[in-house]
Amino acid sequence: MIVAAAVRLLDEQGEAKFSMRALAARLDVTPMSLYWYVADKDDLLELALDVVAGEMELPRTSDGLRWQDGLRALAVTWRAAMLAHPWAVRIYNDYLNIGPNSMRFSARALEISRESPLPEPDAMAALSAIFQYAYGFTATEVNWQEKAGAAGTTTEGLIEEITEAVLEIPGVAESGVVTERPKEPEAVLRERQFHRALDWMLAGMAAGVAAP
Amino acid sequence: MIVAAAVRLLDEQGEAKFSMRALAARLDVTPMSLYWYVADKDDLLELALDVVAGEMELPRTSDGLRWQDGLRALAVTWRAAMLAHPWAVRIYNDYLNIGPNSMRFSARALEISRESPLPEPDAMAALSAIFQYAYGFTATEVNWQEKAGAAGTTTEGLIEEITEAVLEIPGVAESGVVTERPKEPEAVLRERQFHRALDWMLAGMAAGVAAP
DNA sequence: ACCTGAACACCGTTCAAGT
DNA sequence: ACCTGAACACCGTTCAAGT
Repeated sequence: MIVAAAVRLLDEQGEAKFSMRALAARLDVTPMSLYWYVADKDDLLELALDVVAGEMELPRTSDGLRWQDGLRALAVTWRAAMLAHPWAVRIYNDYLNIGPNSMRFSARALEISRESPLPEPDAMAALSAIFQYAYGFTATEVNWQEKAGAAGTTTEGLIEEITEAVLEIPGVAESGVVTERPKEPEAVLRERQFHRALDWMLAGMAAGVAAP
Repeated sequence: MIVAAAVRLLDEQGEAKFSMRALAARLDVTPMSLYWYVADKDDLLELALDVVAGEMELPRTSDGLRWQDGLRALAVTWRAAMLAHPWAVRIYNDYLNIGPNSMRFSARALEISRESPLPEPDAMAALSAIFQYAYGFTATEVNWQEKAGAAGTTTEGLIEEITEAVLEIPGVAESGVVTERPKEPEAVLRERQFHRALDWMLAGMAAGVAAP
């Protein structure tokens, strides 16, 4: 199917290099033949995004799980799907995400948020907060990986290089903007930071904060 | 100056319609003359982003302010600058943001995060978390506004339309995915949600959470 | 030092036409 | 029902040339 081919090409080449013409070439057809299956490029990308949504696991509701763990599981599976298809996070906000898989995921997310003791409007706000954070974290993460990939190095290597370059700028070394990097591998650190922020948010929600 | 003109054009037309050729036309020169001042389009956009960073207020350190209020102020001024230049949030992650204004802002952000009682690595993680959330929230917010603008309506109107359309899909009405909208104006609600999530994160940080 | 013209290698998409 | 060819209105950028 044409959408599957689009996903494959996006995975291989990234969003920047993806084009209707490139996809057509890959399928050995004229660019215009794609338009028989799909209204336009936006339409195709929207369908591709729903394929990614289809890879997100639906955490079970209740069954002994605390609501905090449910919300965390939503964020974790969402991020995992996005990391598997880095182009998806880049275009995520450009579309409404109302395809069948996206809707299924949203429905489950709502169910889970309602298991919290928070009053309805807060439960919604909590869910939004979790996803906005997950989106921000993952988008940043993916961009670093892509920049590193383009520069032919790893995220760690790139940070190293930039740190050195930035230190050359007069005044920067003394300003303290550049901090010691922890010695742990980047991936471990990232994972911990992602969960650390979720810890904070979930703890704040559980405490039923009004204003700090 | 050419960067100022770029910012103005981006503000007026948005990122999608912005091009080197369009900017050149606006300045009554050939597209190629721009390349005397700027290496390429990326270079120009990076400079434009630093102009936006220059509009962010630097919250004062200490002087009686609690560190929580400092972190909140950082998020608030960052979001305000981005809302004033919606194109900026769209391209924010594509660049390193190491221009002078960006660096000044980062330096102040670090100072503020260090006023918290958190141990150094946690203080860094806290700062990242705040900005990743602010980025996710603002990116989502801006995208809704742009989609609404393109459809010739407001964010509220667009949500209304989409809700109705989605309810037409068989099975959706019963699924409970579509929720009651609060009766408050959208802008007020958004503002509250932004701060609500900050409340949660800051409360969690202050509580020095290890794992919930 | 500053700007131009012509050209190259790309885009997404329309429209009329083919099988 | 499915695909093509030619064309249109765009991009960013190189390169050699002008003043």
